[in-house]
Amino acid sequence: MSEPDPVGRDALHFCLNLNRATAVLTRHIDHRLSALHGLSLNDFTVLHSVAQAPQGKVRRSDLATQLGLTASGVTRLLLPLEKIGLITRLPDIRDARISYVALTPTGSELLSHALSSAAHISEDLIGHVPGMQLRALSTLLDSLK
Amino acid sequence: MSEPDPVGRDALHFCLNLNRATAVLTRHIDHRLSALHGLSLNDFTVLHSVAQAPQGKVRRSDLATQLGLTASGVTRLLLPLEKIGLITRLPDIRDARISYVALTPTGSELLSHALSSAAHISEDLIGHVPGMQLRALSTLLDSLK
DNA sequence: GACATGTATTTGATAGATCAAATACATGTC
DNA sequence: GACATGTATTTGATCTATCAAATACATGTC
Repeated sequence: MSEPDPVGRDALHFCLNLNRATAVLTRHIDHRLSALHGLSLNDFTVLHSVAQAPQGKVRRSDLATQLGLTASGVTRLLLPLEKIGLITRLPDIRDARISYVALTPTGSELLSHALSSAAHISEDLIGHVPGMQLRALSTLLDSLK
Repeated sequence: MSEPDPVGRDALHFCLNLNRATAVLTRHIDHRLSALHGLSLNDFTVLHSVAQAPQGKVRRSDLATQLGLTASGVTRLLLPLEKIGLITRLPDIRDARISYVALTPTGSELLSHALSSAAHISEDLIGHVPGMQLRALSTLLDSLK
């Protein structure tokens, strides 16, 4: 009994489940990061991405890709971060359309604390999942561009 | 070389990746479902959840859980769906605080088409992932409450 | 049966993100 | 070097979801 029935039904349920789980997960992280450092998950991801980047700077459009946001969403996300002095704006000498994001000393300092918090929070939320399985899902997620 | 470094760093990268991928994925689905049926992914999930429910009705708070939204978010999500006649509101005889959501014939009809679209869209987006792995990951996601 | 406490839902104010259009610049072609 | 086309970013209007507080009802206790 119980015909699971084909035609993308598994894929659909996976998507619905992903949607639900991610909403819950990011809300948790948002709350905790916000309480500890006054940062949302996306705020944190900006700082982290910039810090990881080759020259310590990223193009705004690359941030959009890394966050899964639109360019417009990035503009609005960065606005308050720049205003409170966590990030700065750097021009590109070759191409005046491009604007890089870099960390200020303050941003860098805040990140160093937030990074450890974020890691602990994540570990707390999904630490019970075996590392191998985690990496499997991670590579699956990478395939979703 | 390359020390991955412990203490929840894998967990953190997983969360960031999950956040990015889900944003992209749901935006895709939103666009396509919206073009075909005028429904967002969450709209669709509401119809689908209600249709799946035991008596064809769900409490609003249960919908919140299934969608990963807050109760307040559900209220606002359902409002237009009720207004355009896809769902109705049913009272609970025993407990006047509770309000159930049920499909109207129109909602049910729309769902029958949207369900097949949604399944195809999902298949399209993540069909390349082996089914076994999908189910494994789905159960992983279930463990995130 | 009045009262304190708890649960389900809604509401007001606000943040976060989207889209479509605008701006500003770059690049190739004639 | 003017022009059509394309890319990076920002802006205006709008939508979605949040939080905190309010409402409405239920339940246990005294």
